[in-house]
Amino acid sequence: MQVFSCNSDKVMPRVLSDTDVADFRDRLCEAAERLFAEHGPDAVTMRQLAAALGVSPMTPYRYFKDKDDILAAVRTNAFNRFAQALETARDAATGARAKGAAVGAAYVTFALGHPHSYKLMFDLNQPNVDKYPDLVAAGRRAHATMTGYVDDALAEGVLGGDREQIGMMFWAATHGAVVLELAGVLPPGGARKLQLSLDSTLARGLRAKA
Amino acid sequence: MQVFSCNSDKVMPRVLSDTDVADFRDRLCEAAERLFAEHGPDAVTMRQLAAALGVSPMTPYRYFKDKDDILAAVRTNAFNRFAQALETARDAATGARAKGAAVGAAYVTFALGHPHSYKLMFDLNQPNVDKYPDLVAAGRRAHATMTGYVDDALAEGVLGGDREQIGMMFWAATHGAVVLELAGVLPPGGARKLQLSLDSTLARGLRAKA
DNA sequence: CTGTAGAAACTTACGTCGTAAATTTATTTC
DNA sequence: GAAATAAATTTACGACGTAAGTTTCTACAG
Repeated sequence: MQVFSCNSDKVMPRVLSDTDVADFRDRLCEAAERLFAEHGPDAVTMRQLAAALGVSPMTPYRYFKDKDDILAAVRTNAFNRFAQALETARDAATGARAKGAAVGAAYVTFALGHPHSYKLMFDLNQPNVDKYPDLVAAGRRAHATMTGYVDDALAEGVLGGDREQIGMMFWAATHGAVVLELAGVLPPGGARKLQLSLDSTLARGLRAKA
Repeated sequence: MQVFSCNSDKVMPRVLSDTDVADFRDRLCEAAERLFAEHGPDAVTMRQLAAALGVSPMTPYRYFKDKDDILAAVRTNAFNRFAQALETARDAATGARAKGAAVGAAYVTFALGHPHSYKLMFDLNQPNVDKYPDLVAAGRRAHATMTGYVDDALAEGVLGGDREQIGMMFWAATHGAVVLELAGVLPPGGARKLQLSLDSTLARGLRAKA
């Protein structure tokens, strides 16, 4: 974050400050997100992205390694916004049952409200994720929130069973409902109803077992 | 399927029979499936596909409209094989409960046994599906089998409730479990265990409600 | 057989892509 | 101002999907 004069005996030209770099990256991600949503990532070219910022085609390469790096950054942002939405919903509710319902509702709301982001996040045919640590971290953050509220339910005795397994059950069910709507199998709004059914039916099934 | 001499007064050259065309399409789809699985559809070029069949780069265009058409054909084949696997499992079992379990197990087995096909089928970022009627039909066939066995369960009184909603619940849960494993969130084999938990928990929840 | 019409296959060519390399521009310090 | 060098631009290259043009092959007429 520091910007300082050169302390050597050499003459120094202008250097981009960290905020300059962050600003450019943010602006490019914003444009990329819009264009990706409009045409799909593959149909968007580096030249179009550069033109959207009013710079020459090669300038983005000073701020991103390559096109995959831009896609990874957009996906990372999406994951972080998604996690934030879930965390906000969880923190606003009180009581394990309410927290679970709030996170589930926020999940569906985000996914259907930002379908392109959601598709980008959970695309099954993506290039090697492991090369982008920030993306992995953002994914983990979302994961933790999606399954974390189960801890509260277990602590309150609302549910019984294996923590990880139960969290995955709710996550899998919710994600399944969402993608069925995104794939056009369910009518608009169908995912929300389906998620509510899944949530209550799973909760009932878990209580019956305990 | 007919191959006949020309009945006009004009001279006729060799014409590809319908089976010639079907053979070439099959061979190309086979190569495409292998290469798509190995490198992803975007990384496979028309030139590579042509080379895999030992023909020049433009020859495939006589049998397919363009690259998207090839991808659609591969996806259609995958859907049909998937549907067949589910149907075979359903028909081999007797009784509503057994049929449901068999279809669920076959679903997971196919998805994890042919992960690349499954990813191709349920990729969220695919080009306009509606332009490929065969693909839509194959998808519907799979859909029908995935939710159809619920009818048997309802008829036998094993479950109660809205037919479509219940079918979707099981489908969503199973698909969710599968993609969590394909995305690396679950350990190998985790999806099968998770699907079993989801299946029994949902069934219990539905029985408790009824 | 030979000639030939026309489908099938191949070759060439074009515009565009991602991006490497070379070049120009702009800014800070002397 | 002059020098130095980061930033930005311009140029260039190989590869892509595929349109257009060309050659090859085959089934019949004579």
